[in-house]
Amino acid sequence: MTLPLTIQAKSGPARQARIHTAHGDVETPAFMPCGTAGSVKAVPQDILEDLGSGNLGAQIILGNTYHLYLRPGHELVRNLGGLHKFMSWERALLTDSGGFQVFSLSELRKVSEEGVSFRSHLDGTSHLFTPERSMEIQIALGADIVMAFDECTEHPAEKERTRQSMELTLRWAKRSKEYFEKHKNECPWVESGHREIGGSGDRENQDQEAEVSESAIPECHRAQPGAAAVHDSFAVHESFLPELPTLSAKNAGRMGYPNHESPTTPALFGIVQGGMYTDLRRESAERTIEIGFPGYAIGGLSVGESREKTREMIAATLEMLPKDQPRYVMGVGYPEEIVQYAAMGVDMMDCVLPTRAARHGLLFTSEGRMNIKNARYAQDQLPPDPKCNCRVCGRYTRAYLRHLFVSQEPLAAVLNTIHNLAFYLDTMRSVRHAIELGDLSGMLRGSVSLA
RNA sequence: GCACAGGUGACCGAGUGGUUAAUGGUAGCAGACUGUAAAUCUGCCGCUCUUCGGAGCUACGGAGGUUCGAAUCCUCCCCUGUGCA
Repeated sequence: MTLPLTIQAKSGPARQARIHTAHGDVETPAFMPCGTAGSVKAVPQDILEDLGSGNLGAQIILGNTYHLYLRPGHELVRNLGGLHKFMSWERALLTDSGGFQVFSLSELRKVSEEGVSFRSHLDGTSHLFTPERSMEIQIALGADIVMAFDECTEHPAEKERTRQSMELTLRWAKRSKEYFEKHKNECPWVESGHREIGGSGDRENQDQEAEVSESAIPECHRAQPGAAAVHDSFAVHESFLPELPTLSAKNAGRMGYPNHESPTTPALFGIVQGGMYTDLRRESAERTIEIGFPGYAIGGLSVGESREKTREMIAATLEMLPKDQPRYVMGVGYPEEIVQYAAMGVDMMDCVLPTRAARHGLLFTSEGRMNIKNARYAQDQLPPDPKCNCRVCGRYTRAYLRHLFVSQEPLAAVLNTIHNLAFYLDTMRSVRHAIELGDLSGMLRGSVSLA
């Protein structure tokens, strides 16, 4: 089954851009693998760095405040030089605020104006998260992009309840920003004057440099509907992708990247809530923008609502968000979904799906979904996805991957995850390419289909 | 040969007169997974039909028997393990 075409215009509102961080650039639209507890489960950092076609690899991954706070503890991470150093990841990092855990650990928590008190799922001890605390932890971890502390409204939720939740998130957003602005210089790599990123620098267009903000982000080009505009905006990137040098752990972030004035402090993103009510979504967006952030996330989605609802909420919110700043939809989605959202003008997305599904034996391929544990692959000599260029598809057969999975070999999780992430990253790479060419319609229609 | 202990669905293993097609595991088959309490969870798993409510067969080593009713009690036989000759 193919997704209904929702974006008819060539590249429509889709944008291709580049986000600058102190730890390298991020080409958008981007998919960001989840590295919750300081690890993208089952995949070593050096492999993350050259995942997918062209060895561009993951340019940014997520970490999680809640998990890293509980174990090993944010102070420990700070003392060891911050999360980048701790986990040997020199590229960009985004940390989630712990807001989502407030939602997913619902039986163990209690929400108040002050914040959220909760019991650790590890040992039952009591803890309190407040916006200030979340900022303190994320700054200690040293993320390049820090997320405001929010409440992910449960679904379904009555309108009044949703409004109250939204209001709480807005008040928390304000508090998050206040604390963040005061303390962002305490981030470990700021202290050590992290300026080693950036190399030759002659490839980047001067006009764009002028737009670079001191505070991560910034330069987000809007691709107007219409090929000319798109081409104009992205002319500078014409040969960017193919020419990006392969990055290794050693030189990541040091070579190949244009010499921007790298941000010297982390950036804080606001989060739009509002449940499944478009008017609340709009209001949440407006009021979050009033507070003022260098980027905006759309949270509270993929919590059980229909895909049509998700799309509707994203569309309603995107209308309100600044066109020249990053927009990040949190927690999505399937390959066909991230393509669609990118086409709608979303710049960043993250999701546990490719990694978790991989560990459960579900592979995403150009043909749809493949449950590699199925008996029918027992003697299948083909690679998981014959059209995929990843190192797994280039080397192993379905029969072997099925054997590994059935035998519960840890390598099954490793290889499956590598493939899925490569597939996701390649999907986004293709989306960027399509935007560059000014025509996304082919991607929306064809390559990604529902199984 | 004698003495004990046993023989339960693909395997291991509960059950020792009645909601028993038979608890649990394992293996097998399939499904789910969306800011990660997830290498997790769910369903199916004797055979044949089914209007998906169910219906009918065949089953606890084999053959008889007791009983309204037996995987469960009795008899004989077969087989396995341990010990003694």
